Amino acid sequence: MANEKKIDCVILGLLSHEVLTGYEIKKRMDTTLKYFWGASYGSIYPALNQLAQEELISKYEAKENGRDTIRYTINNSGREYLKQWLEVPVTKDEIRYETLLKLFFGSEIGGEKTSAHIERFEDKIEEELPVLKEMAANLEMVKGREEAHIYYLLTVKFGIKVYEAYMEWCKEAKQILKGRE
Amino acid sequence: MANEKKIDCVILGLLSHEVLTGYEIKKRMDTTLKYFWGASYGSIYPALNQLAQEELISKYEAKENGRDTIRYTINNSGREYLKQWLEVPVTKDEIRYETLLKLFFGSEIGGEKTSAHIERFEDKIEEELPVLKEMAANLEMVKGREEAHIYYLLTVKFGIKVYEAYMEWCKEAKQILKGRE
DNA sequence: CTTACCATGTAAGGCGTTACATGATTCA
DNA sequence: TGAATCATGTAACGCCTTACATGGTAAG
Repeated sequence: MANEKKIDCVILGLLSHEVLTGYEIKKRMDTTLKYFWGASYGSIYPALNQLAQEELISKYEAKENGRDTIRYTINNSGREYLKQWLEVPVTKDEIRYETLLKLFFGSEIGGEKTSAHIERFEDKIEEELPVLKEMAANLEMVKGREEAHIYYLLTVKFGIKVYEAYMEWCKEAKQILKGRE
Repeated sequence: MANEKKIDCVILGLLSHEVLTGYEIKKRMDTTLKYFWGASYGSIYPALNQLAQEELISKYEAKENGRDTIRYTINNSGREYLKQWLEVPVTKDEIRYETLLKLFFGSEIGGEKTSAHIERFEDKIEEELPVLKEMAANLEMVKGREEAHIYYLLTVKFGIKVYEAYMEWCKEAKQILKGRE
């Protein structure tokens, strides 16, 4: 029970909330989970097939709006597996900020060019922050309805807190670099 | 010039500051860079050999305190390579927070067990925050001496800002979960 | 004398992305 | 009619970690 593949756990988690297609799972990754996790089709589809083979999830092929689709549902064994993983303490949270890396070696290219990296970072955050805030507002309204909403809200609140810290840091960092010119 | 291996860039960056052994590079990763990057011996040593073969860095074998060591220095071509990479805009900052993932699916195991994840996360941050603050204090004192210090300080300040945001969020999150019991 | 640290590396295997391949439907 | 979106998948390849393998030195 030590080395679960993360992609399996994410998929099981998403299927524990809803019945989904592979395509929809990818969409969840790119919207809801994007602030702390990601995955590509190249890992999602093979994982779905493998999970189905192990009977942790079930496959339902159908024609929806003339399109061939495959919907997946979670089985009891899959829910068990998910629960067990959820109870194991986290071993590794990882960050790989290329921006910080480029910043760290900034003396090679100087303050102006380094500030440009900070600004691009800032722009991205500034763009995404309102999206997160809207998510939070929507969740605040419906949070009583479903148990899962509150947990979703917590992750969104995490995103907001962190993004706001990023914004503050960007301003400070640019100021410090400007003062040195 | 699009697809540089990150490990190469990190190594070149570290060698642009100091002459180092592979072992020392690993130590830098585990202390200075650990807040936004990581690497293992299994990627460091092969990368060093490859970079030496491409003559971006130079190898100096010696006996230090009776130990066989290999010191690496950066070459002009290596410094050029590093600079070029530093000027390219960042394409991907990635986060993989297993803690957030487990939180997101928290409804499966309930508020109490989810709070335990938050507390472990909090403990780790609480432990590392003073280390960062000390780093910052030390850097503030010596920052006039070397150009590179200021950039290093910026990354440390980033760490502090973010970690403080984490702490605030942890308190809030635990409160929210407690209110639901 | 034994534990921790210094020091260098390899091999196997896992995990995941990118790019490719295909084809239907919806919307402008 | 063409672009965007829905929908599923594979193959090649790259990158990295884990575990293993080895041996010297410093400190208690």
